[in-house]
Amino acid sequence: MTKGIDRKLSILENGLDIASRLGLEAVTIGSLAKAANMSKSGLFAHFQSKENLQIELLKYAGEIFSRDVVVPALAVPAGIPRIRALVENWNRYSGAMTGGCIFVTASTDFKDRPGKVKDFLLQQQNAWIDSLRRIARSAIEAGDFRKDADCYQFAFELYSLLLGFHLYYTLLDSSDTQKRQQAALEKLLRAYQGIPAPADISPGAGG
Amino acid sequence: MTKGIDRKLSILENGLDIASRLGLEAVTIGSLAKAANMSKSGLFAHFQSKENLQIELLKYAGEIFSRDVVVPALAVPAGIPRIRALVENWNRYSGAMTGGCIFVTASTDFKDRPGKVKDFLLQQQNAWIDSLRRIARSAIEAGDFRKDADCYQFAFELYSLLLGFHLYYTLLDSSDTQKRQQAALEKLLRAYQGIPAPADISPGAGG
DNA sequence: GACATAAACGAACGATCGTGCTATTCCTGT
DNA sequence: ACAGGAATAGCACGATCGTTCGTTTATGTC
Repeated sequence: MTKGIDRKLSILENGLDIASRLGLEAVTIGSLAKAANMSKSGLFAHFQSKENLQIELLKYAGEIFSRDVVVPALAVPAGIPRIRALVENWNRYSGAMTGGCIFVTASTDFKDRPGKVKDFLLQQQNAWIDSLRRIARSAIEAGDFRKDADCYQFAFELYSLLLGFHLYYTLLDSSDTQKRQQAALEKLLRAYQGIPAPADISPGAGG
Repeated sequence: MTKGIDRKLSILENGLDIASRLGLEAVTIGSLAKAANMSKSGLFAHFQSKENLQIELLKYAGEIFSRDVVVPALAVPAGIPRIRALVENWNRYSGAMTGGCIFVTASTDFKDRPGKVKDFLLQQQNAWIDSLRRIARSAIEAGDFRKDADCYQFAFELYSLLLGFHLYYTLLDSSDTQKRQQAALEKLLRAYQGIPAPADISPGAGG
């Protein structure tokens, strides 16, 4: 009984790698079977359809994401430190997979593929964005963000930064991507704190 | 002779739609043939391989992108106005395709598929990012950005914004995405101008 | 050891994939 | 009008796709 579960987990592990690299739609029963050294039908029996396999993959990825990114960030004091931790965690998690964050890949993959998989993914993405919003909210309550900060807006801007990082990192592998992201994050945090950026104080504007 | 070209163009047009929705890898000879009401082999003859078809698709998309996004922006006076025009153009162009910007989709699709297609795409993406950088540079020269502004950093941050917009728009279809992007753009521009953000002045939505 | 249950297999299915090859049809230049 | 080339069709190939079915092999219980 436990053997079946172990097997299933290792299949999912393998599927996660493929999904992060080639996309969730590219996770094929045959390729998974070959990677697991078993027959197509044997593997197929663990899931009842490809659709179900994809959903289970997303579910499994969600658990890892929650465990490695969100939960440890919530253990850090609310406010700027928590936000920094979240970004660090996200970078580490995303960098751990060959093809980067599976949700980013899956999102572009399924944005125009209606069905249960997209529905599930959408729900996860909304939950993630809401996590970002709530973390911003807690930053206000902790006194790190100004009271009138727009938390939805913050979620959008921070997520955008992660997406930019993801593309630069996975496609371009630009060497200073980390630096770029770091700099942008600092500016973002400053903007929501309401403290003018140091550059803004300088005489500014010139030919 | 012109008939062949027309046909080819309409095939590419069709392929662009599929590529923007389902991804560049999902552009299949069979589906294209069905859409064009012709045989697989007849369509195939226009390109010599699927790889070549994909590259021609990217090339065609690049021409449209240049014509509709970059060139008209360069006709606008350098500086902030040009940047605004660029973003507007990008939004219009991206919104015109069912699945949004084909390059965004293709980027996540091919980030881990080595080959000529990826090479070509990479080259296009680098050119695009360099366009962003040069436009920032011209904003410095026009006096709209402060002299010490990091143009590479600006390219990263602006592109991130477009990516955020793309995901929100295509997957989430959040109704106020445009507003979110607009607000973020204004903050971005202000930051590079060196004018302190009216953070402590303007009311926010709270979260 | 008998029996129930779970896990994996092998073979086959219809469909579609990309890609050749050989005709045939269509268009154009002269 | 006719030649020549471009455009398209027809057919087949090996491979792979997701899926079903019946069977075999482990595993665990009494």
